[in-house]
Amino acid sequence: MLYYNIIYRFPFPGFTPMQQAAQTMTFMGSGHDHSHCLNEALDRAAALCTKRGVRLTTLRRRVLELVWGGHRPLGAYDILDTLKAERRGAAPPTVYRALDFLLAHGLVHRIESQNPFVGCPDPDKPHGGQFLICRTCGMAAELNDSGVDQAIRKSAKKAGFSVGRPIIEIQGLCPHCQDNVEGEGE
Amino acid sequence: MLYYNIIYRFPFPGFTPMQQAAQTMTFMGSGHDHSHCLNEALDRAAALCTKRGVRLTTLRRRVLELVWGGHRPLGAYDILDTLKAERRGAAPPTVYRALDFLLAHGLVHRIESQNPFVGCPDPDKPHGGQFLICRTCGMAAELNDSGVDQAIRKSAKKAGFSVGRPIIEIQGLCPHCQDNVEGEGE
DNA sequence: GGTTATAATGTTATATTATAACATTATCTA
DNA sequence: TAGATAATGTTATAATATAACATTATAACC
Repeated sequence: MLYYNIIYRFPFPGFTPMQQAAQTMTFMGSGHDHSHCLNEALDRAAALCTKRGVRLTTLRRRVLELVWGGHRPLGAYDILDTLKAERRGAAPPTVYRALDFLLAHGLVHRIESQNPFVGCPDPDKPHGGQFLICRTCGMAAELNDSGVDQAIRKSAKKAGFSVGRPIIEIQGLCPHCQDNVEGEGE
Repeated sequence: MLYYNIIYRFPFPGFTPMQQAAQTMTFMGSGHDHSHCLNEALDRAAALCTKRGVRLTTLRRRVLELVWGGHRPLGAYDILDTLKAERRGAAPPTVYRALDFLLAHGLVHRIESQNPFVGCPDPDKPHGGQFLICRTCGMAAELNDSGVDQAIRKSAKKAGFSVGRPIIEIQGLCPHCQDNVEGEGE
């Protein structure tokens, strides 16, 4: 079973209540072996690139690592700041080219409504990202709900529209931040 | 009945086959009294602002007119170029402040994945925009499919997430551009 | 192993989109 | 009409992204 990056990811629908609870607690602050899921993501990326005959270079791998390692969506210039400290001559194209590669291979998603990038836990099957984005804590959780996907395809079909990449970004409040808002009496 | 801006809008699900056909033909090139739906949109905006006790100033009205009048989504700096020719001292804040107002009152939407703005045909009930966006011709059509909305709410509920603004942007090919691609044998 | 083609990255410059901060003008309320 | 508030003007700059060309690394072939 996949080990999700639950520092900034939500419990996935389909998890048992106990799994949900465990993950929610983790999200709320207790420990989580992030290096484990990070390494797993990097290994999966390497395998996928080998399979596709493309190169996960040092730079690309490092950018993917940074995107995955962040505790929330990471801007291109955040990544650049880190790279600048590590290699001479890092510049915007350095980052954007690596991100273009990672995007093209489904290894990261871009949060279109906010510009930053997040690692994708499931790069093998190409898919548009479905995100829950908390407007208070900034956390983004990737969903992949087939009900949503089917509803979209049905609706597009009625209009005669051929679906390429469906972008779903649901802004709102995560469970944790809902509690806090309620606690403040607002 | 509302008269949609079908120069850049799609047939809406729920229309009869005849209505669909009429609209598709219009989209594909035949005549359409665009000034009529534009004026109607401006009148509706004025009425809505009066009802809400806010001011649809000359500037705001003009920006709304430009957004509605475009045959496709319009960038802030496209709007600015037009304004510069009409009033001295138009600058980015001129446009962005007007757009902020129009967005806040649901009179326009922003296409998050591409930055530009489009007029909303249905500002009375606040809603996140659901768009079909053609990657070939750039056209954006607003949907409001309750099936999609319900699927999203159901999925978010499972994750304990409180939905604020759902953003749906479906990139793909419009009926017209599908035909052209097929015609080219690609 | 050396040569050539291709892919990746380096480097400089600039385009595009958006906001901050403060001054001025218009409108509303009393 | 005076004072308060809202809207706009004005200048500067932040944040995000790409263009264009030079250089370096890798792959593929001999």
